[in-house]
Amino acid sequence: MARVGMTAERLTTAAAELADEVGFENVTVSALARRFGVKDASLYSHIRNAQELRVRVALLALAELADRAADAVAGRSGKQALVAFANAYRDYAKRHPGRYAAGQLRLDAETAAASAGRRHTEMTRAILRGYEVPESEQVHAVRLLHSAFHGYVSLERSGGFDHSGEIESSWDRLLDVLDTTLRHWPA
Amino acid sequence: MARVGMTAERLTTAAAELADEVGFENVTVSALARRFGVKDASLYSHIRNAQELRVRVALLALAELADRAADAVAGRSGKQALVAFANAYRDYAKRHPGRYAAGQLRLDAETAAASAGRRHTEMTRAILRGYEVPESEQVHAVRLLHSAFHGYVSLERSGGFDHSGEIESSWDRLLDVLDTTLRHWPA
DNA sequence: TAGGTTTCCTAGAGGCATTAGGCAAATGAC
DNA sequence: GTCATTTGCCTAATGCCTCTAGGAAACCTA
Repeated sequence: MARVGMTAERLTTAAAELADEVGFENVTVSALARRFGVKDASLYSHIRNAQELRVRVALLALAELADRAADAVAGRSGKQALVAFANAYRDYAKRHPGRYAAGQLRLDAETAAASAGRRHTEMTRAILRGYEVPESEQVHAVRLLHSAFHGYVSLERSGGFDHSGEIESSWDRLLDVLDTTLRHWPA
Repeated sequence: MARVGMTAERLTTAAAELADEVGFENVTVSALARRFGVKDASLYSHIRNAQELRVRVALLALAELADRAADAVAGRSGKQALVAFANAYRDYAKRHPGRYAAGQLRLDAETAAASAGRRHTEMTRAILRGYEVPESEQVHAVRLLHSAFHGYVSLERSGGFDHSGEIESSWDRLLDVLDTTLRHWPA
Protein backbone atom coordinates (compact mmCIF):
# COMPACT_ATOMS: atom_id res chain seq x y z
CA MET A 1 0.00 0.00 0.00
CA ALA A 2 1.70 3.20 -1.18
CA ARG A 3 2.16 5.88 1.41
CA VAL A 4 0.59 9.29 0.87
CA GLY A 5 3.19 11.11 2.96
CA MET A 6 1.01 12.13 5.85
CA THR A 7 2.70 13.67 8.85
CA ALA A 8 1.25 15.19 12.01
CA GLU A 9 2.14 18.64 10.66
CA ARG A 10 0.42 18.03 7.34
CA LEU A 11 -2.63 16.71 9.12
CA THR A 12 -2.70 19.75 11.35
CA THR A 13 -2.49 22.18 8.45
CA ALA A 14 -5.20 20.32 6.55
CA ALA A 15 -7.40 20.26 9.65
CA ALA A 16 -6.98 24.01 10.07
CA GLU A 17 -8.02 24.59 6.47
CA LEU A 18 -10.98 22.28 6.90
CA ALA A 19 -11.96 24.14 10.09
CA ASP A 20 -12.26 27.38 8.13
CA GLU A 21 -14.37 25.65 5.49
CA VAL A 22 -16.80 23.64 7.59
CA GLY A 23 -16.36 24.94 11.16
CA PHE A 24 -14.01 23.71 13.84
CA GLU A 25 -16.69 21.49 15.39
CA ASN A 26 -17.01 19.58 12.14
CA VAL A 27 -13.35 18.74 11.82
CA THR A 28 -13.25 15.00 12.45
CA VAL A 29 -10.76 12.22 12.01
CA SER A 30 -13.10 10.81 9.37
CA ALA A 31 -13.40 14.06 7.40
CA LEU A 32 -9.64 14.48 7.44
CA ALA A 33 -9.05 10.92 6.30
CA ARG A 34 -11.35 11.51 3.34
CA ARG A 35 -9.36 14.62 2.47
CA PHE A 36 -6.17 12.55 2.21
CA GLY A 37 -7.88 9.66 0.43
CA VAL A 38 -7.06 7.14 3.13
CA LYS A 39 -9.04 5.20 5.71
CA ASP A 40 -9.76 6.75 9.12
CA ALA A 41 -7.62 4.28 10.99
CA SER A 42 -4.51 5.37 9.06
CA LEU A 43 -4.41 8.69 10.80
CA TYR A 44 -3.61 7.06 14.12
CA SER A 45 -0.08 6.39 12.94
CA HIS A 46 0.46 10.15 13.21
CA ILE A 47 -1.88 11.49 15.87
CA ARG A 48 -2.86 9.91 19.11
CA ASN A 49 -6.53 10.81 19.00
CA ALA A 50 -9.03 13.41 17.90
CA GLN A 51 -8.23 15.58 20.92
CA GLU A 52 -4.59 15.83 19.93
CA LEU A 53 -5.71 16.99 16.52
CA ARG A 54 -7.87 19.68 18.04
CA VAL A 55 -5.07 20.86 20.31
CA ARG A 56 -2.69 21.05 17.38
CA VAL A 57 -5.09 23.21 15.39
CA ALA A 58 -5.56 25.42 18.42
CA LEU A 59 -1.82 25.93 18.80
CA LEU A 60 -1.44 26.66 15.10
CA ALA A 61 -4.19 29.26 15.29
CA LEU A 62 -2.72 30.98 18.36
CA ALA A 63 0.67 31.17 16.66
CA GLU A 64 -0.73 32.51 13.41
CA LEU A 65 -2.74 35.13 15.21
CA ALA A 66 0.28 36.21 17.23
CA ASP A 67 2.33 36.53 14.03
CA ARG A 68 -0.35 38.59 12.33
CA ALA A 69 -0.75 40.85 15.32
CA ALA A 70 3.01 41.28 15.66
CA ASP A 71 3.30 42.29 12.02
CA ALA A 72 0.45 44.75 12.36
CA VAL A 73 1.85 46.36 15.48
CA ALA A 74 5.47 46.60 14.34
CA GLY A 75 6.72 50.17 14.29
CA ARG A 76 3.58 51.61 15.82
CA SER A 77 2.76 52.95 19.26
CA GLY A 78 -0.12 54.41 21.21
CA LYS A 79 -3.49 54.46 19.53
CA GLN A 80 -2.08 53.31 16.21
CA ALA A 81 -0.65 50.19 17.81
CA LEU A 82 -3.89 49.55 19.69
CA VAL A 83 -5.99 49.86 16.55
CA ALA A 84 -3.57 47.78 14.49
CA PHE A 85 -3.53 45.00 17.04
CA ALA A 86 -7.28 44.98 17.43
CA ASN A 87 -7.87 45.02 13.69
CA ALA A 88 -5.42 42.18 13.14
CA TYR A 89 -7.28 40.23 15.77
CA ARG A 90 -10.72 40.77 14.29
CA ASP A 91 -9.49 40.37 10.76
CA TYR A 92 -8.02 37.00 11.58
CA ALA A 93 -11.29 35.89 13.13
CA LYS A 94 -13.22 36.95 10.03
CA ARG A 95 -10.84 35.36 7.54
CA HIS A 96 -10.32 32.21 9.56
CA PRO A 97 -13.44 31.56 11.60
CA GLY A 98 -12.64 27.92 12.15
CA ARG A 99 -9.07 28.58 13.26
CA TYR A 100 -10.24 31.38 15.50
CA ALA A 101 -12.71 29.03 17.18
CA ALA A 102 -9.93 26.49 17.62
CA GLY A 103 -7.91 29.13 19.46
CA GLN A 104 -10.60 29.21 22.13
CA LEU A 105 -10.11 25.56 23.02
CA ARG A 106 -9.43 25.01 26.70
CA LEU A 107 -5.85 23.74 26.98
CA ASP A 108 -4.13 22.06 29.91
CA ALA A 109 -1.85 24.36 31.87
CA GLU A 110 1.38 23.00 30.42
CA THR A 111 0.24 23.26 26.82
CA ALA A 112 -1.21 26.70 27.37
CA ALA A 113 2.05 27.90 28.91
CA ALA A 114 3.99 26.73 25.87
CA SER A 115 1.54 28.24 23.40
CA ALA A 116 1.63 31.56 21.60
CA GLY A 117 -1.00 32.79 24.05
CA ARG A 118 1.59 34.51 26.17
CA ARG A 119 2.85 36.38 23.12
CA HIS A 120 -0.57 38.00 22.92
CA THR A 121 -0.21 39.18 26.47
CA GLU A 122 3.31 40.47 25.91
CA MET A 123 2.23 42.36 22.83
CA THR A 124 -0.63 43.94 24.68
CA ARG A 125 1.72 44.98 27.45
CA ALA A 126 3.95 46.54 24.82
CA ILE A 127 1.00 48.51 23.52
CA LEU A 128 0.38 49.79 27.03
CA ARG A 129 3.82 51.41 26.95
CA GLY A 130 2.21 54.12 24.88
CA TYR A 131 -0.14 54.88 27.76
CA GLU A 132 0.38 55.74 31.40
CA VAL A 133 -1.35 52.84 33.04
CA PRO A 134 0.33 52.15 36.38
CA GLU A 135 2.32 48.92 36.55
CA SER A 136 0.01 47.48 39.20
CA GLU A 137 -2.96 48.04 36.90
CA GLN A 138 -1.47 46.55 33.77
CA VAL A 139 -2.85 43.06 34.23
CA HIS A 140 -6.31 44.58 34.53
CA ALA A 141 -5.87 46.74 31.44
CA VAL A 142 -4.62 43.77 29.43
CA ARG A 143 -7.67 41.79 30.42
CA LEU A 144 -10.02 44.62 29.61
CA LEU A 145 -8.59 44.83 26.11
CA HIS A 146 -8.63 41.10 25.49
CA SER A 147 -12.15 40.83 26.86
CA ALA A 148 -13.41 43.64 24.67
CA PHE A 149 -11.78 42.34 21.50
CA HIS A 150 -12.68 38.73 22.04
CA GLY A 151 -16.15 39.59 23.26
CA TYR A 152 -16.89 41.77 20.27
CA VAL A 153 -15.62 39.24 17.76
CA SER A 154 -17.43 36.44 19.52
CA LEU A 155 -20.79 38.18 19.69
CA GLU A 156 -20.41 39.31 16.09
CA ARG A 157 -19.74 35.74 15.00
CA SER A 158 -22.70 34.30 16.90
CA GLY A 159 -25.06 36.81 15.37
CA GLY A 160 -25.50 38.97 18.45
CA PHE A 161 -25.22 42.14 16.41
CA ASP A 162 -27.25 41.08 13.42
CA HIS A 163 -30.38 43.04 14.28
CA SER A 164 -29.01 46.54 14.60
CA GLY A 165 -26.38 47.01 11.90
CA GLU A 166 -23.61 49.56 12.29
CA ILE A 167 -21.17 46.82 13.13
CA GLU A 168 -18.19 48.57 11.62
CA SER A 169 -18.90 51.87 13.32
CA SER A 170 -19.46 50.15 16.67
CA TRP A 171 -16.04 48.57 16.25
CA ASP A 172 -14.43 51.91 15.42
CA ARG A 173 -16.12 53.52 18.37
CA LEU A 174 -15.06 50.68 20.62
CA LEU A 175 -11.43 51.33 19.71
CA ASP A 176 -11.79 55.09 20.19
CA VAL A 177 -13.38 54.55 23.58
CA LEU A 178 -10.74 52.08 24.66
CA ASP A 179 -7.98 54.43 23.56
CA THR A 180 -9.51 57.26 25.54
CA THR A 181 -10.01 54.99 28.52
CA LEU A 182 -6.37 53.98 28.47
CA ARG A 183 -5.26 57.61 28.15
CA HIS A 184 -7.31 58.49 31.21
CA TRP A 185 -7.02 55.28 33.15
CA PRO A 186 -9.09 55.78 36.31
CA ALA A 187 -7.40 55.53 39.70
CA MET B 1 -44.96 -0.15 27.36
CA ALA B 2 -45.57 2.24 30.26
CA ARG B 3 -45.01 5.89 29.50
CA VAL B 4 -42.52 7.87 31.53
CA GLY B 5 -44.26 11.19 30.91
CA MET B 6 -41.66 12.85 28.77
CA THR B 7 -42.52 16.15 27.14
CA ALA B 8 -40.41 18.55 25.11
CA GLU B 9 -40.29 20.88 28.13
CA ARG B 10 -39.16 18.16 30.47
CA LEU B 11 -36.50 17.08 28.00
CA THR B 12 -35.31 20.66 27.68
CA THR B 13 -34.99 21.14 31.42
CA ALA B 14 -33.16 17.86 31.82
CA ALA B 15 -30.85 18.74 28.95
CA ALA B 16 -30.05 22.07 30.59
CA GLU B 17 -29.20 20.34 33.85
CA LEU B 18 -27.06 17.83 32.02
CA ALA B 19 -25.29 20.66 30.19
CA ASP B 20 -24.18 22.12 33.51
CA GLU B 21 -22.95 18.73 34.65
CA VAL B 22 -21.09 17.47 31.62
CA GLY B 23 -20.77 20.50 29.32
CA PHE B 24 -23.14 21.63 26.60
CA GLU B 25 -21.15 19.86 23.90
CA ASN B 26 -21.71 16.53 25.65
CA VAL B 27 -25.48 16.82 25.79
CA THR B 28 -26.64 14.19 23.33
CA VAL B 29 -29.91 12.50 22.48
CA SER B 30 -28.34 9.31 23.81
CA ALA B 31 -27.25 10.81 27.13
CA LEU B 32 -30.67 12.30 27.65
CA ALA B 33 -32.43 9.05 26.82
CA ARG B 34 -30.31 7.28 29.42
CA ARG B 35 -31.32 9.92 31.95
CA PHE B 36 -35.00 9.09 31.41
CA GLY B 37 -34.41 5.36 31.28
CA VAL B 38 -35.72 4.99 27.73
CA LYS B 39 -34.22 4.19 24.37
CA ASP B 40 -32.78 6.98 22.19
CA ALA B 41 -35.43 6.61 19.51
CA SER B 42 -38.21 7.41 22.02
CA LEU B 43 -37.14 11.03 22.26
CA TYR B 44 -38.13 11.67 18.66
CA SER B 45 -41.79 11.60 19.67
CA HIS B 46 -41.11 14.90 21.43
CA ILE B 47 -38.26 16.64 19.63
CA ARG B 48 -37.50 16.78 15.97
CA ASN B 49 -33.77 16.31 16.21
CA ALA B 50 -30.70 17.06 18.27
CA GLN B 51 -30.50 20.61 16.89
CA GLU B 52 -33.98 21.40 18.19
CA LEU B 53 -32.85 20.21 21.59
CA ARG B 54 -29.84 22.51 21.50
CA VAL B 55 -31.93 25.49 20.44
CA ARG B 56 -34.40 24.84 23.24
CA VAL B 57 -31.63 24.78 25.83
CA ALA B 58 -30.22 27.98 24.35
CA LEU B 59 -33.58 29.74 24.65
CA LEU B 60 -34.04 28.51 28.20
CA ALA B 61 -30.60 29.83 29.14
CA LEU B 62 -31.18 33.25 27.55
CA ALA B 63 -34.49 33.57 29.41
CA GLU B 64 -33.03 32.52 32.74
CA LEU B 65 -30.14 34.91 32.38
CA ALA B 66 -32.49 37.75 31.51
CA ASP B 67 -34.62 36.99 34.57
CA ARG B 68 -31.57 36.91 36.83
CA ALA B 69 -30.24 40.13 35.43
CA ALA B 70 -33.63 41.81 35.71
CA ASP B 71 -33.91 40.82 39.36
CA ALA B 72 -30.43 42.07 40.09
CA VAL B 73 -30.97 45.41 38.39
CA ALA B 74 -34.42 46.12 39.82
CA GLY B 75 -34.48 49.32 41.85
CA ARG B 76 -30.92 50.28 40.99
CA SER B 77 -29.43 52.88 38.70
CA GLY B 78 -26.07 54.17 37.55
CA LYS B 79 -23.02 52.29 38.69
CA GLN B 80 -25.02 50.08 41.03
CA ALA B 81 -27.19 48.87 38.19
CA LEU B 82 -24.18 48.33 35.97
CA VAL B 83 -22.36 46.31 38.60
CA ALA B 84 -25.47 44.33 39.49
CA PHE B 85 -26.16 43.45 35.88
CA ALA B 86 -22.57 42.48 35.21
CA ASN B 87 -22.34 40.39 38.36
CA ALA B 88 -25.59 38.60 37.55
CA TYR B 89 -24.21 37.84 34.14
CA ARG B 90 -20.91 36.44 35.36
CA ASP B 91 -22.52 34.66 38.27
CA TYR B 92 -24.89 32.87 35.97
CA ALA B 93 -22.01 31.78 33.76
CA LYS B 94 -20.14 30.42 36.78
CA ARG B 95 -23.10 28.58 38.27
CA HIS B 96 -24.40 27.31 34.98
CA PRO B 97 -21.48 26.88 32.63
CA GLY B 98 -23.31 24.51 30.35
CA ARG B 99 -26.37 26.73 30.07
CA TYR B 100 -24.21 29.77 29.51
CA ALA B 101 -22.44 28.00 26.65
CA ALA B 102 -25.81 27.07 25.20
CA GLY B 103 -26.77 30.74 25.20
CA GLN B 104 -23.95 31.38 22.73
CA LEU B 105 -25.45 29.08 20.12
CA ARG B 106 -25.95 30.77 16.77
CA LEU B 107 -29.70 31.00 16.19
CA ASP B 108 -31.58 31.74 12.98
CA ALA B 109 -32.83 35.28 12.72
CA GLU B 110 -36.45 34.45 13.53
CA THR B 111 -35.62 32.42 16.64
CA ALA B 112 -33.11 35.02 17.81
CA ALA B 113 -35.71 37.78 17.43
CA ALA B 114 -38.18 35.85 19.57
CA SER B 115 -35.60 35.02 22.23
CA ALA B 116 -34.81 36.73 25.49
CA GLY B 117 -31.72 38.18 23.82
CA ARG B 118 -33.45 41.47 23.16
CA ARG B 119 -34.32 41.76 26.83
CA HIS B 120 -30.60 41.87 27.53
CA THR B 121 -30.26 44.78 25.15
CA GLU B 122 -33.23 46.62 26.63
CA MET B 123 -31.90 46.16 30.12
CA THR B 124 -28.53 47.50 29.11
CA ARG B 125 -30.18 50.48 27.50
CA ALA B 126 -32.05 51.07 30.74
CA ILE B 127 -28.74 51.02 32.61
CA LEU B 128 -27.45 53.68 30.24
CA ARG B 129 -30.20 55.99 31.47
CA GLY B 130 -28.03 56.57 34.49
CA TYR B 131 -25.31 57.94 32.23
CA GLU B 132 -25.22 60.68 29.64
CA VAL B 133 -24.33 58.71 26.59
CA PRO B 134 -25.84 60.41 23.52
CA GLU B 135 -28.70 58.54 21.87
CA SER B 136 -26.73 58.06 18.68
CA GLU B 137 -23.95 56.39 20.65
CA GLN B 138 -26.10 54.03 22.67
CA VAL B 139 -25.85 51.08 20.33
CA HIS B 140 -22.06 51.37 20.56
CA ALA B 141 -22.09 51.61 24.34
CA VAL B 142 -24.38 48.58 24.63
CA ARG B 143 -22.03 46.59 22.48
CA LEU B 144 -19.00 47.68 24.44
CA LEU B 145 -20.61 46.47 27.64
CA HIS B 146 -21.78 43.17 26.22
CA SER B 147 -18.42 42.57 24.59
CA ALA B 148 -16.54 43.28 27.79
CA PHE B 149 -18.79 41.10 29.96
CA HIS B 150 -18.98 38.24 27.55
CA GLY B 151 -15.33 38.46 26.64
CA TYR B 152 -14.23 38.41 30.27
CA VAL B 153 -16.46 35.49 31.17
CA SER B 154 -15.45 33.61 28.07
CA LEU B 155 -11.71 34.06 28.52
CA GLU B 156 -12.06 33.19 32.19
CA ARG B 157 -13.89 29.99 31.32
CA SER B 158 -11.38 28.92 28.70
CA GLY B 159 -8.49 29.39 31.09
CA GLY B 160 -7.13 32.57 29.57
CA PHE B 161 -6.58 34.11 32.99
CA ASP B 162 -5.27 31.08 34.77
CA HIS B 163 -1.62 32.08 34.78
CA SER B 164 -1.80 35.48 36.45
CA GLY B 165 -4.38 35.26 39.22
CA GLU B 166 -6.19 38.38 40.46
CA ILE B 167 -9.26 37.38 38.54
CA GLU B 168 -11.68 38.92 41.00
CA SER B 169 -9.81 42.21 41.21
CA SER B 170 -9.52 42.39 37.44
CA TRP B 171 -13.29 42.00 37.28
CA ASP B 172 -13.86 44.71 39.84
CA ARG B 173 -11.47 47.01 38.02
CA LEU B 174 -13.17 46.26 34.74
CA LEU B 175 -16.47 47.42 36.18
CA ASP B 176 -14.91 50.54 37.69
CA VAL B 177 -13.27 51.39 34.40
CA LEU B 178 -16.45 50.81 32.42
CA ASP B 179 -18.44 52.96 34.84
CA THR B 180 -15.91 55.77 34.49
CA THR B 181 -15.88 55.36 30.74
CA LEU B 182 -19.65 55.67 30.60
CA ARG B 183 -19.60 58.73 32.84
CA HIS B 184 -17.11 60.37 30.51
CA TRP B 185 -18.17 58.94 27.23
CA PRO B 186 -15.79 60.32 24.64
CA ALA B 187 -17.17 62.38 21.77
C1' DT C 1 20.19 -7.81 0.20
C1' DA C 2 18.36 -8.74 4.87
C1' DG C 3 16.16 -7.25 8.72
C1' DG C 4 13.79 -3.86 11.35
C1' DT C 5 10.58 -0.05 11.41
C1' DT C 6 6.71 2.41 9.86
C1' DT C 7 2.50 3.19 7.39
C1' DC C 8 -1.43 1.82 5.40
C1' DC C 9 -5.41 -1.53 5.45
C1' DT C 10 -9.08 -4.69 7.28
C1' DA C 11 -11.96 -6.15 10.86
C1' DG C 12 -14.29 -5.11 14.60
C1' DA C 13 -16.33 -2.94 18.74
C1' DG C 14 -18.79 0.68 20.73
C1' DG C 15 -21.02 5.26 20.68
C1' DC C 16 -24.16 8.69 18.37
C1' DA C 17 -28.20 10.36 15.30
C1' DT C 18 -32.17 9.20 13.02
C1' DT C 19 -36.07 6.64 10.43
C1' DA C 20 -39.78 3.29 9.85
C1' DG C 21 -43.02 0.21 11.48
C1' DG C 22 -45.22 -2.42 15.35
C1' DC C 23 -47.53 -2.80 19.74
C1' DA C 24 -49.71 -1.22 23.77
C1' DA C 25 -51.08 2.66 26.68
C1' DA C 26 -53.81 6.65 26.83
C1' DT C 27 -57.46 9.54 25.25
C1' DG C 28 -61.85 10.89 23.34
C1' DA C 29 -66.49 10.00 21.53
C1' DC C 30 -70.76 7.73 22.03
C1' DG D 1 -68.25 0.68 29.50
C1' DT D 2 -66.92 -0.11 24.52
C1' DC D 3 -64.61 1.07 20.53
C1' DA D 4 -61.83 3.92 17.51
C1' DT D 5 -58.14 6.90 17.24
C1' DT D 6 -53.99 8.95 18.78
C1' DT D 7 -49.71 8.86 20.92
C1' DG D 8 -45.53 7.14 23.07
C1' DC D 9 -42.40 3.63 23.63
C1' DC D 10 -39.73 -0.28 21.49
C1' DT D 11 -37.08 -2.96 17.95
C1' DA D 12 -34.52 -3.14 13.88
C1' DA D 13 -31.79 -1.00 10.89
C1' DT D 14 -28.77 2.38 8.59
C1' DG D 15 -25.06 5.48 8.42
C1' DC D 16 -21.52 8.26 10.66
C1' DC D 17 -17.75 8.74 14.12
C1' DT D 18 -13.72 7.08 17.24
C1' DC D 19 -10.38 4.01 18.17
C1' DT D 20 -7.74 -0.65 18.80
C1' DA D 21 -5.35 -4.72 17.17
C1' DG D 22 -3.05 -7.33 13.93
C1' DG D 23 -1.35 -8.14 9.12
C1' DA D 24 0.89 -6.93 4.77
C1' DA D 25 3.67 -4.07 2.21
C1' DA D 26 6.48 0.09 1.75
C1' DC D 27 10.39 2.23 3.41
C1' DC D 28 14.84 2.80 5.71
C1' DT D 29 19.33 1.39 7.48
C1' DA D 30 23.42 -1.32 7.76
